[in-house]
Parts: sequence; C-alpha cells; structure tokens
Amino acid sequence: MDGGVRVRFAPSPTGFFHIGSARTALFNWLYAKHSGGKFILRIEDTDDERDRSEFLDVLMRGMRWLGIDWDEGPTVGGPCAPYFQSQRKEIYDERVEFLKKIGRAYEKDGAIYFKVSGEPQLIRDLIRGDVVRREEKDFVIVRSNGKPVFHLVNVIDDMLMRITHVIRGEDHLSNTSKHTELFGAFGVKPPLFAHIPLILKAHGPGKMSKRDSGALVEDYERDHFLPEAVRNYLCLLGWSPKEDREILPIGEIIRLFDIADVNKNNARFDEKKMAFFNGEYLRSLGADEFCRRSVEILGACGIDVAKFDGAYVCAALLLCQEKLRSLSELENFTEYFFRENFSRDAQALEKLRAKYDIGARLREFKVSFEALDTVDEKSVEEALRKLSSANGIPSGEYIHSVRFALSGRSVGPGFFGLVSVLGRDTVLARLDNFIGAEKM
RNA sequence: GUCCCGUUCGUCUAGCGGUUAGGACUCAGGAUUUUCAUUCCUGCAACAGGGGUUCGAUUCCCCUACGGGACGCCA
Repeated sequence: MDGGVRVRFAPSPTGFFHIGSARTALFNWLYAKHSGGKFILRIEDTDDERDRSEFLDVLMRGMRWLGIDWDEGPTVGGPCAPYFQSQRKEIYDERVEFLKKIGRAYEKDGAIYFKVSGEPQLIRDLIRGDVVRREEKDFVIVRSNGKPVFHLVNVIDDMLMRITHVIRGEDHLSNTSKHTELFGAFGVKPPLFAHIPLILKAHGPGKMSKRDSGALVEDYERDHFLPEAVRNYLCLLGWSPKEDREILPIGEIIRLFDIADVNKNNARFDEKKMAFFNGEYLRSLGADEFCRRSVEILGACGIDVAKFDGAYVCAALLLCQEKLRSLSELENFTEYFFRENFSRDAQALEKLRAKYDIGARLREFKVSFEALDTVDEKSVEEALRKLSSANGIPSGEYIHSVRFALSGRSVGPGFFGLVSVLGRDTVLARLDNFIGAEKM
C-alpha cells in the first residue's frame, strides 16, 4: 500500500459470471494495469441465502479464462486478508460499535440503522463528473439476524483496503450517497468513483440479464470462443481506442485505456459483432497455437489425435483454419480426417445427385488419381484439370463429387489440399467405398 | 411517484463551435474462388424534438420527449 492506485472487483458469487460483471472486472483490471496499481478481488458473500462456495469457482474460472488476474484476493492472499466478507465479521462489528459510540448508529426492530446527516453528498465521479445527492432516510447497516449489509461492508472494506478508485456499474450510482455518508462518519475521505454504463440486452427493454443469450462468460468458454476475442470485444463496450481501431492486442489496450475516457451511455450487446471478433482472432492465430487449441477441443469431442502422425494432424487442422468461423465448428469440420465412420450430409448428397452423375465422375477420377506418382496438391490439381478438359466436364463436377465421397460434406477446405492431406490410401479406400455403396 | 444518469446510422462508436458527420458490425449488390469461408470493392443508413447563446451549433445552456438506473433487514 504505497499510495498508488488500488482498485477492486467485488462480486457476490451467484453461480453465474455475467458478461456485465466481467466487463466491470475488466475495466478495473485495465485501469490497474494502465496505472501500475493493484487489482483486488474481494468476495462479497454477505447474503447467505444465495452464496455458495462452489459458485466462487465459476467466477474465478471465468476471470482466469479471460486473463483477468488479481494481485490480492482468494487463492493469492494479500496484506488485507481475508478477502471474503463472510470472514470479516469482527472487523465490521468493531466499526459498528464505533458508529454507535459517536451517535451515528442505533438499534430499531432488532436491526442497526445508520443515522444520515441529511447533507447533500458530493460524489466525485471520473466518468460523470460531480454528482450531488442527498440521503434522506436512515438505512439498515446490520440486519436483525446480525449479518451486515452490503453498504456497510463495502465501505469498510474499501476504506481498510485503501481503495483509491471505485469502478463499478452505474446501477450503484444512486447508492453512492449512502457510501459517502458512511465514509464521512468514519472520518475518511471517500475514494474517487467511476460509474460505468450498463450493458443492455440486445433487443427489448432493460439491462442484460443472465437469461439473455450471450450473457454468461461460461457460455463463451463452452462454445470455444477465444478468450482474447471476447475480452477485446468487451473492452469496446463503453470505451474506444479511437483512430478507427477496434481489434488490438491487450497490451496496447492497457496502454491506451483510461477510466476517464469511458462513455456515459449504456451499450447494447451485439452477438454478431462478438462472433466477428472471434473469427478475426481465430484466423490470426499462429499455426502452433491453432493446432494446440484445436487438439484440445477435439479431445473433448472424443477425437484422440495422438494416434495420428503429428504432421498429418497439423496439416489437416491448418487446412480448415481459414474456413472456420468459430472453433465450435471444429469437430464437424475436421472429423473425417480422424474418423472412418464420419457423418454424412444426406441432404447435400441429394442435391449433388440431382446435378451430377456422381458414380461416373468418381470412377473417372479414380483412374487418373491412381496413375499419379505423388499426391501433392499441385499434381492432383494438374491431373484433375487434364481429366476435366479431356472429358469436357467442368472441374467442379469432379471436385464436388469426390469431395463428398471423401468427407461426406459438400463444403470444406480447398479440394486439392484435402486430397493431398488425406493421402493416396485413404482417398482410394473412400472412393471404392462410395462406389461400392452406390451399386447396391 | 421521488431522485439520479444518459440520448450521433438497426447496433458499437469517432467527433469536443465552422467536417461532403468518419470507422466497425449487420444488411444488400458485385469481384475472386471448386464449395463454403476468407479477401476486395460498392451501396443503404445517424446528430431525438423545441427554444436559447453565437456570425455560425452534432458540439455550450434550458425545456420536453424517450431510454436507463436507484428507491429492501439483495448486492
């Protein structure tokens, strides 16, 4: 605690990691990184009706997935431990006693109330400017069951953890006058505030809720989004690097980010643009990195690529990289490289049959393919072009017919690459297989 | 109802008194391609309304409308 910037993300573990919370965490993290300060994770588990320990895992997993690490908090500790409010009861009790002693707290109906000063509160907000609000009613700080309330613990912890900037959702702006009252009663200057705009649902009224599609961080992980892409998109909801830039590495974002530049108005979440970002990141992934992530995902789909030659696996995957819009398509896009009983698109086959004599094209292709010494991309293409002009049949007719026999699909990676990666034996076997089945 | 915050293409945004109001996503058309995807062109599309201030307002002020949020012994 050296006088530098100290920010915190203080979620209540609910079992979901909402995309809006993630962005709040992200903005705090960015600001800490930008200013060389500390980012603290504090768990506000004061509501025991809702809080469960396993819910914490969802939260921490989501944060780690997005690459948002914390300097102090659960699992890493820190000078202000404990970082769970459920473990700080003595601290709160002591402060409540203090408030009672100075005449700012009193009991009523078994609960403890804070006595407001009634003076207008000045909220210094880096995003909204100065906001003035007045609290008129005393409010509960300790419930009749002895549990402290959010407003109280929030302020005490921010004070004790020497938080310099409170960056949180705008839904808290109206509460902030309660908090400044409390800071005042403790004789402490409130931190600077920064109330960031809310994320509204894509369609219809109100803010995004956990039931809206695309609202949960864990859904993106499940659907194999690239976390860098999600993070980059989130940065742009309420903030802009300007100069018409959108996709930029996190280091650059950290350098450019400043909390005072955050927009005032709410943003609507756009899944289409999110998907676009994901595609951009996917295509720009280096070969090694792309293969590494792909192998992992395929493994989860029950495709163990370890039994194949490493070069083959990589070649097959890379063939598909430029075609993928999302890694969630990976299994369907690549399975025929790794499974003999790959699925076949019956509808696509019907369409091809209606246009082409598939059997004849396959037999003709097979003859010329068998005559090939090598099956690299170039020689396959040459052979096919020759075949096409010799028989006066468009090359597409061969390509589409053979593609289906080899992959069970009408779309996929470049045809010549596909043939050369699968290799002579597999190509021949699948051609025979298909021709045989057609005869029956 | 009371209080607080906001308002540039459908969406995310740039703009901070004088601009043909820029970019991105989406959508539409075209080029390339064996398919799909990519890539590349082109196009559609915005300053909520009304008053001020000013030589001049998208930019500053006020009002209205609309949107959002808060008004719990939830956080």
